[in-house]
Amino acid sequence: MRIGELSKVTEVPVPTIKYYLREGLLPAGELSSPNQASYGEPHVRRLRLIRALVELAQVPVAQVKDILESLDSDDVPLHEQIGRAHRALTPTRKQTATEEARIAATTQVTDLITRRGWTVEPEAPALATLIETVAAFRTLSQDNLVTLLDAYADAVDSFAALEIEAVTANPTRDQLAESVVIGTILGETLISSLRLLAQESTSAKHWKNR
Amino acid sequence: MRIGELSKVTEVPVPTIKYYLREGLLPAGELSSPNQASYGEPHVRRLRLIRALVELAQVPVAQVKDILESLDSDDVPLHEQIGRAHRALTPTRKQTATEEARIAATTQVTDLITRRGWTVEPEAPALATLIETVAAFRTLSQDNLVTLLDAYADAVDSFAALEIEAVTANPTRDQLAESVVIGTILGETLISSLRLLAQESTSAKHWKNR
DNA sequence: GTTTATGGATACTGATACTATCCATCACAG
DNA sequence: CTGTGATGGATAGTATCAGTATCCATAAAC
Repeated sequence: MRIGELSKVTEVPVPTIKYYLREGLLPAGELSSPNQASYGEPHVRRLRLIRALVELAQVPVAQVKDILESLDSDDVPLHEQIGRAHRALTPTRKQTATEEARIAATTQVTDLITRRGWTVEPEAPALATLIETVAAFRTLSQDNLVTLLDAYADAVDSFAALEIEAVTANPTRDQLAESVVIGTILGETLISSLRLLAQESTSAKHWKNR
Repeated sequence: MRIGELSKVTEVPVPTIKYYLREGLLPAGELSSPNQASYGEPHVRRLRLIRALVELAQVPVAQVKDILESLDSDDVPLHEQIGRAHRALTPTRKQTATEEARIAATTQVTDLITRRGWTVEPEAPALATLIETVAAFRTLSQDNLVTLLDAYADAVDSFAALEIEAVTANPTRDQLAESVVIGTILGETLISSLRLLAQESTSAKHWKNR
């Protein structure tokens, strides 16, 4: 398969494929001559994965590269794999809340983690975001919404357990790692759009009038 | 309060505040002379809200403008308010899955909605994303993860109910609308970071070895 | 044997979210 | 009442990101 056909089956424009090749997201095809390379099924799969991460999950190209590199090297432990996926989903964010709200939020989140017995590194990328978000709720005087934290945590805890179960059905380490990454990242998009649909429905029933 | 002080208390640079003024995200201060305006507490609150949406929730500035405009006009129905928040969270995404996966996904999602008795408009922004995401899971041969859809839907359904409860504690329509918007948008960031923490913890316990 | 496609390199583009610079006031310290 | 610094408003410039476009020499297809 040459680049034109690869483009046709994946519906990704040729210049974009070339761009991914340049950026090292997609491995080069096998060269038969200086300007003829052939691509195979793995390229199709990889390209679809790239597009799902970039288009659907809105993961920056540079992070996708990082994730794919760790998927390709089989000496990256699964836990680190997940760490990279998490970093792809949590950009470093500036602080938006007030100092006092942040202090209160830190306590609240720390308590939550202790109470649930979660094992979380203090440098976990999501930790700072969670604290900042709780602090933002407080700063914006939405303390009432913060009371839902435990309910959210319950749900999210059960997600993690279910996902592990679903994902460990995969026999090989490669497939497992890929599942974990896809589940982590696309799972986010899935849950998000599901939540919006549930909200839309509830809102339609509740406030059709106001 | 003049712009310098506004900048100091919110920690937003003056040029950025000017930019938000230009873009119409922040209402102009009251002019006492052609080059003296004074800002008040509402400006502080509004600016913090803008920063939370832009920095924390990564909502594009143009969408924030749209949301704030509808918050400010009291003739936008609450359901439409939510619709705008949803649109801010669901960029139009290109299709990344195969045609057959999309067909299967459409059926699956439609069934889910019917089964749960959700009221969803066919043009709901999240619907296309959900279908495309399910289709992506299938295309990437992660069908096993798709079986979790119902579990996710359960959780998400209960979120919506809880959120309504938490939010309707607000007496005035203005506060209610603001709560709904903040809850919808920052709630997403909250759930996301919580989920990542739960995963991190579960992953640490499960795969510390591999 | 001419038209079309390809690999590889380099340059350009459009969108987004700011930053920087100017300038004519304005406020206020001395 | 004058000099210093901040301000409002306008316009221009910048950085980053994710592609697009263009070239060219070569290879493939008809």
